[in-house]
Amino acid sequence: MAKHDSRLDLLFTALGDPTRRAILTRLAQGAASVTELAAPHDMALPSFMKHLRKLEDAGFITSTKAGRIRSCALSADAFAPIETWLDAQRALWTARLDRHDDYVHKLYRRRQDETESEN
Amino acid sequence: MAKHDSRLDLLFTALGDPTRRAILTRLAQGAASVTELAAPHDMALPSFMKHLRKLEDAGFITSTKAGRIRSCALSADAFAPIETWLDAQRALWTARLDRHDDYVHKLYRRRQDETESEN
DNA sequence: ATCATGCTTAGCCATATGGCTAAGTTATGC
DNA sequence: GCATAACTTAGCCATATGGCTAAGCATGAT
Repeated sequence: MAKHDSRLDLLFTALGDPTRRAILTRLAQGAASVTELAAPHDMALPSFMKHLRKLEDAGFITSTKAGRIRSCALSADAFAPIETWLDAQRALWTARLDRHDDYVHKLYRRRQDETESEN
Repeated sequence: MAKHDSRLDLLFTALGDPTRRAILTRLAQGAASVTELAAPHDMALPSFMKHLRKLEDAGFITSTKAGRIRSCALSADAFAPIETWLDAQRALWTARLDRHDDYVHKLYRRRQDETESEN
């Protein structure tokens, strides 16, 4: 299906799951080990690890292994691409609204001119 | 799996597909009919309609049918919930960084005090 | 040396997703 | 009124996703 998964695809779909969003929220407050992260989630470890994997694939988190403990941390700026996309989207939208305002405004003025010329 | 799909789930997963993001980008510039929207996408209509359906389920777009033509438009504020989530996320993150700065700062001062008392 | 801890790998399962074709249905246009 | 345009419905297919168990493998504690 999605054959080469653009960055945005990975980012947005990673956010499209409550478990993964919860992980990010937790990590926003500081790094943690896999078992620490998993604790609040009623889920077998391997299932949980798949979520971590997706977050890491998306670039939201990084992890390093020290001894038998893997420590996960939010990667700074991971949200940048999606913020950028959202900004662009908003820009288009407001530009369009402005044009629309403009159009309405012109209509209004034309209407006024016509009304005036009637007098 | 996801049994009752929270709003954010719908919103983010809807954005996790290039076709759907393209549709939103197109719609940001103004309303359009289904066939107009579908034109740039090399895809059978029913497949394309599924994407529209997801966008509508998520609340990103609204559509109304006039005669045989269904017209789609971006719904204002559709992005609000995800902006809110992102803001909250950012808030946590920066709060944590601040605390960290604070910690480093205290460490630094303590170190200075110790150094001074050595003299 | 042995045992528990903390992952990790492998593999299974059900459902969801994203694509398709074929066959409706409902206006419009001629 | 008949064809065409613009969806719409139904159903099929392959792959992805999100969960599981069972077993493996290092590392740390005793």
